[in-house]
Amino acid sequence: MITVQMKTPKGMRDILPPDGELWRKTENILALIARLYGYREIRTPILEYSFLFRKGLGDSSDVVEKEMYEFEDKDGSYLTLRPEGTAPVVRSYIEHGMKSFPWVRVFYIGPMFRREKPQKGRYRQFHQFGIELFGVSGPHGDAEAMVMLYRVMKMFGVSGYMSYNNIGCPVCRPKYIEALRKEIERYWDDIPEQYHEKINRNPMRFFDIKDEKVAVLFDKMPTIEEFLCDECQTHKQGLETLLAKLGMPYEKNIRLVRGFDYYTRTVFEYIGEGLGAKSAVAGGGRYDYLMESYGGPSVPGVGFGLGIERLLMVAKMPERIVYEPYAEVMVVYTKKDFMDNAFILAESLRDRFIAAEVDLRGTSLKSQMKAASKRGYKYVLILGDDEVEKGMVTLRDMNTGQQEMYKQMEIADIILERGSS
RNA sequence: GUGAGCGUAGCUCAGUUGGAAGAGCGCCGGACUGUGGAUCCGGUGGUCGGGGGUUCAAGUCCCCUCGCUCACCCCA
Repeated sequence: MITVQMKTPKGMRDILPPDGELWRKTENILALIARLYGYREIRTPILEYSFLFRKGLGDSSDVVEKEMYEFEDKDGSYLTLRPEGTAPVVRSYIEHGMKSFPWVRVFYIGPMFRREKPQKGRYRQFHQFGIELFGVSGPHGDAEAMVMLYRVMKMFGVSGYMSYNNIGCPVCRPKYIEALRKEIERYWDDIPEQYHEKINRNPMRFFDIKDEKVAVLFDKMPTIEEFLCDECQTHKQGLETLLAKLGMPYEKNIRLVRGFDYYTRTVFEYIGEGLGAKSAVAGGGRYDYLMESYGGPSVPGVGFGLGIERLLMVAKMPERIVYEPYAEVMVVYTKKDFMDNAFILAESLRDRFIAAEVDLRGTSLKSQMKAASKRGYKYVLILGDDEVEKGMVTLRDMNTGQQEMYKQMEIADIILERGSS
């Protein structure tokens, strides 16, 4: 006879009052920040066909290897409780033909499941907030994800730092992996056997091993930087100059790798203080080939996921907060050179809780106006030669068609005045 | 689980007695070299759910199968 225990399963827990309210508040703030960047909410099922994660996350990931809650359904199909949020969103993008949108910005909040050994800040059912941006191949997309994550950390008063790396692409990474594999082999006997299989599956996971015996070898290894192809180099440079322009602090970590195979080029993590060694609050990166690896269209993506349990461990809840943006605008540019200006102006508006979306594809003004109209923006801010030269910006009312130039420094106040009336 | 109906482009659908896969909307571009919605023009987009069969020829007929919707059953 089985004794029914009045107890949550291992690694799972109840959220009791008053924490329930704390969670709701936290989720609302996260949703607000996402909306400040023009991200809209998506909800996908908690169960997906196992194929989705096996194919997407890759065989070398520990998650797929040994942590998935997977079972055979009564009809013989295999289902998995989602261990992460990106693959389901990509599945949804393909299934619903979202390629017909010029770009897609979505965020999600919900439970994820991994059958790990529970520890502090590590549960079998945990909760993630995440964002995905599809359709932007340039470094501005990466910058947006990183800047948004940084804003979340500022908003919640989390001290820590952004760790960042570029891990190359299918063109250049294989060459690096070969060189790395060769070098690792020279020290093969010094590496405890328990790690051998992991390294064989994906040599880059070597840097993920948290073991003194292995860590001392890190410095002897070649770095990905020397192997990056021209395209990855350009992308990396573009991102780094943009982050510098934005004044966003980060620490380059040439050994940062992530647990999923789908990442290309940019990867990043936010390491929070007080979470113990190498415990990231959030992490993400670019995944330009995940979509087509599923047989979908060739659409680039970038995003991050954030552990809410971990966030709550290190967060100081903001006292006063709004849950809706005060206004929503789209910032457009007359030529690609001004995309940085638009990006930076939008960032400053978000400080004032004005949602500001930017078309990061670098397309024509006409195309951006069309997108703004389609998305229902009441106000569009235009940056062109005249405006940039004078430090001004044109405010266009999309309903009346009237437009006027204002100082960039004053534009937030003007939008707030207009928006509230 | 039982029964019925429906599966054709991203969406809504048309497709005649079996005879060259279409329309509207959307998306991209142009007319309009810094301006959306209107109009016109061009372009993109399809394993006709999948497999098998009949036939010179199948989106169309037959068989199997998968999926979706609705009703019933059950249920938050």
